[in-house]
Amino acid sequence: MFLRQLEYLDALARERHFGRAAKACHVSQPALSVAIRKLERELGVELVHRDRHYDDLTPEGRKLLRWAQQTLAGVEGLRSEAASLSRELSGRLRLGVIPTALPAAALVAQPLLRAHPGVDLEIRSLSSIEIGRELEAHGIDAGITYLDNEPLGKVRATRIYDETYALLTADDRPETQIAWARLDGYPLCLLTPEMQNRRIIDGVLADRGARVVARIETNSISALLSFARAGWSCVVSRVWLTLYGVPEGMRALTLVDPEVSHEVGLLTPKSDLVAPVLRALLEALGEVQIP
Amino acid sequence: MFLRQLEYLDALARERHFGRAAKACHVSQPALSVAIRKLERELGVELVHRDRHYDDLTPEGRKLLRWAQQTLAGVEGLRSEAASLSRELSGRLRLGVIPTALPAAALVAQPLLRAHPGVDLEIRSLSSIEIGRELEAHGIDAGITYLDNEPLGKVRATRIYDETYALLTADDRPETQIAWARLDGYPLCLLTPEMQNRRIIDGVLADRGARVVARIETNSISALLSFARAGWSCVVSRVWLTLYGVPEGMRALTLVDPEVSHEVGLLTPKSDLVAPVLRALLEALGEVQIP
DNA sequence: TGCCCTCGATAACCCTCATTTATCGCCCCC
DNA sequence: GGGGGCGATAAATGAGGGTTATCGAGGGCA
Repeated sequence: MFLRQLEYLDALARERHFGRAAKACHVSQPALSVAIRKLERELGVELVHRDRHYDDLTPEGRKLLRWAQQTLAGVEGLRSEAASLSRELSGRLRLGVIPTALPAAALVAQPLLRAHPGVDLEIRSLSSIEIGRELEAHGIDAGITYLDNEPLGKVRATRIYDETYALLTADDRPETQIAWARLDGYPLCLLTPEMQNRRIIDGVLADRGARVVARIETNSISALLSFARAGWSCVVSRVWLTLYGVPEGMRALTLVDPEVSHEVGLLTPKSDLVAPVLRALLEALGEVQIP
Repeated sequence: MFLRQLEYLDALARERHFGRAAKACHVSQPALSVAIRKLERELGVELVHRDRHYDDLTPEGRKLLRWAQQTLAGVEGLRSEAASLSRELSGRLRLGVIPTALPAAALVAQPLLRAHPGVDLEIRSLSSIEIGRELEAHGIDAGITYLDNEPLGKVRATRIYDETYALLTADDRPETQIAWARLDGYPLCLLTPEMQNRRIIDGVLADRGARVVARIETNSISALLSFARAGWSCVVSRVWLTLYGVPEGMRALTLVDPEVSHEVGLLTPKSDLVAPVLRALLEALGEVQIP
């Protein structure tokens, strides 16, 4: 058995296409096809359903894929550990981040990047479910998401900051804060309902008996912030404001009664062996201070 | 990088000798030497200290060895998972057991072996510290030891039975139990002091202010039991008696005041991926009933 | 229905590279 | 000082993974 074969299997599962998988592995299509077939022969298990085209992994293939990924993660760890031992720390840190926390990604990564010029970063916007999935499949090294109801079984959680909420508005009020209940029937620009940040907001408002009027909905933070700049009222996370500031002519009112806060943090694989980049990230995390 | 190279490194660390390591891998000595050297070249790290003979792994080598072992464990998991998917469950289960629990090993393994004729078993008598070490190094699949003060961080613990204690004696007493304090100054046959079972006994006796007189000490359960058969008084674990019975002409008195009991259980690596033999063992464990 | 295009399998050749055998150099120990 | 153990080196070899070229089967479309 070759490590290459495991990489091929992983790529095939990812690309769902022999040709693309081969390209991703920088080999010819026959090379990959033959290698997969030999792997099947050696293991005595059919890995891939093919009815002339790629169909899907077999159930056995999916089970074995997880072992293959575990193995490849070991190799990857070996390689990067070796690299960090001989030269200065380098490599690519793949980070999955829920959209709400994306604006904070730079804050989190900044100390790491400053301390280790050789380290590259890859930020992928993912849902919290996808983050869990990708962590298992070793598609990302770590995830940033809400910690509230994490199973905590397979992953280690490190708190980064508490997400709190403010109302961005052009209204000319004298107060610096506003009760959630006052948003009843107020036309807002919000994230789309499938996003957790939105569900949190909806939850609080429902709890206070307030009707939600989402005049504008978007699944993009950037879009939301651009509407804010255009004068639309939004319920936003505090971190966004510390990063982008409050738009001209608008005010940020702290939302109270209740003062909602949700922990956002780093999810890392729970393993006794921690890859060097991850170690560095966790160390650097100590310096991060987000209000 | 080849899986073979990682196996070579693992073997070398185990055998501490190029020639023996090569033999263990069923290859010639130059093959292994060259492979290790290439691995060092590829990783840019010196793995082995050699002053003409094999000396030791370098500190870097030891760090990387752990990754290599993790990787190889993944491959092993892949292989056995594949085997169990296509044919009936087979493979070798390597079990580390503290001496005290060795007599119970058969009880634990019996249901597994009955359910899966293809499964082989390897029982190694190890100290609890060695069990921890070997689990990390993937030298064993699971361990049986005291659960009492396990860190519980890196391993999963499954209770098997509670170890309780009795006095084997030829004395012709009418009672069926005896207080620990009564053993003060009593000549006994006991395990050697470095063994945990003995330390437990010593602890209880010291707590009750009783002097321990170990006329005979041994680090072997078999030897201890043979002295018991010869009429010597011993403090023994209850499981031993249920297995071997009470020797002719002797009686087993339950040790009370206090009634000491210590959990003995299975330690398995804490990972989301569980090898098939281990899964089977854990399932079979449900049927085990040890008084 | 027939053409074409896509996708994966097969075939034949190549060429890298791990492995083997043979041998050397070094050190330790008698 | 010689023998033996240990690991490195050299040369020969062959197994096997990689490549290009080609085929065959569907599916879509006119």
